[in-house]
Amino acid sequence: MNKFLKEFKERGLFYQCTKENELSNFLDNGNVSGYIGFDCTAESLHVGSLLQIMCLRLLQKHGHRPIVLLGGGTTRIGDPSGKDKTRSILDEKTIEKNIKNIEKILKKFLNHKDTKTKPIFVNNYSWLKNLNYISFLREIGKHFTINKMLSFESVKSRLDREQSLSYMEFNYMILQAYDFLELNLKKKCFLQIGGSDQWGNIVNGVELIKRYSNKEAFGLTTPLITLASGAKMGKTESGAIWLDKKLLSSYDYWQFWRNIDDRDVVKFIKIFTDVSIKKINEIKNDNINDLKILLANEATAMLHGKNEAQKCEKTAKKTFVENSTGESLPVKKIREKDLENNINILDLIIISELEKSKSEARRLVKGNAVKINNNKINDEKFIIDKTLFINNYIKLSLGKKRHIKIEIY
RNA sequence: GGAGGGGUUCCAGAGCGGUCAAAUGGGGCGGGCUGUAAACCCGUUGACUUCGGUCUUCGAAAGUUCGAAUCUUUCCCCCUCCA
Repeated sequence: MNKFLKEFKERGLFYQCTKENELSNFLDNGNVSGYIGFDCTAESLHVGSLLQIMCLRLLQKHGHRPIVLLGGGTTRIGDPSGKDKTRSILDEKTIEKNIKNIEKILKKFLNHKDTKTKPIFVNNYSWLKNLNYISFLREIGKHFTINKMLSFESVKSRLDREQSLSYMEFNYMILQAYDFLELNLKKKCFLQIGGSDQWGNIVNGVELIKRYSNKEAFGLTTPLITLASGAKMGKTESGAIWLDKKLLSSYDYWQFWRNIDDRDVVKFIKIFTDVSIKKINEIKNDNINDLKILLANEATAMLHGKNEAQKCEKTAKKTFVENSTGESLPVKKIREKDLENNINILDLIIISELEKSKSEARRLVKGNAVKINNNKINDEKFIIDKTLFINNYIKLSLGKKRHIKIEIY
């Protein structure tokens, strides 16, 4: 089997593909360009997209070229897959802003040095916006049968439940198939990778290329990764795990990986780090907490850099082992003159943005969960005094895991 | 097109004129145990509070009533069955 495909499977990234033997041979024959499309609905990417990003990295590792398709055009339509209802359509400006930010993040994960595998970034809006309706119908539309389109799960479920599916959304799959054709024609892209929910869309692309230019292209999908708890990857109760320092500090990102369920650790090291399969097999029975630290370090280094990852590890050690304060701990700044208004512990918790209601803050104080500089605060009227600040900051802790530095400026 | 069922707090789901900020379970949060794990046990889970209370919630609007999540009317949305 082809080396890329083999590792793809070994790492647990494989769900299904079209014509496996042919794909394997095709990949053996040299530099292949493969693409993954990214939706631009959100302002940034979160760990839910990390799986796809790892696929692109793996392509590069094996000498192939990743193509990143930013769905500037298709985001203007909205993918009905897995959606009950029509999504609200974003305005142009927001989409453009999202694209820029998402592109910036993706660039961090990919290697730009080797010209042979240098990633290509494309925005499908550039070709979708100028499509001519009549010629599109004549050249592309004729290859799709309504009979078949109606049989797709994404369409069927909406129709079965008599939920309206607009003509606009109905066209999404055609546009995605057309994207693949466009990339095939213009960038010699013969492979599309995506989540298992994209299978239908991907196969449509493969078939369109076959019908349009009688060439064999391939589709490859990844499984849906869930946490051992059953939750979807990417969103936690406290918010999404963003791949963006502005939205989630590197320390919190590190903590996300450090707190992964035991049952997921080895699986995640395989999927979300570059640690070789050989090495993973050697260490997989090591102390589970060391493995979690390895996972956290590798994953954080990939996004925020090695230096940052080390700082996070150090900070975690200080916080959880030594009970002191590390430099990567998230910081919230307050004005010195705000302190003169006798703000109490409840106010401080709100200021920290760790909680947004005073009732909740009260509950925490009553429940023995609040500490300032490691000293338990039981009185909800406790006034925050300037003398509490050591080196210009105090450490506020809510429960065992949430710690923040409050700094005066 | 015909017949029926339903929209309740993060989710599922009770309540069907006052005792309802609303049972129960899940999830979340906090505490205990531990390993920053899982499992388990305990507490908590609308907002604000001078801790006396106050205010806003049960699809939307209007109405009946001293009083409505509970009754009436209209509207919107879902589901099941038959054709």
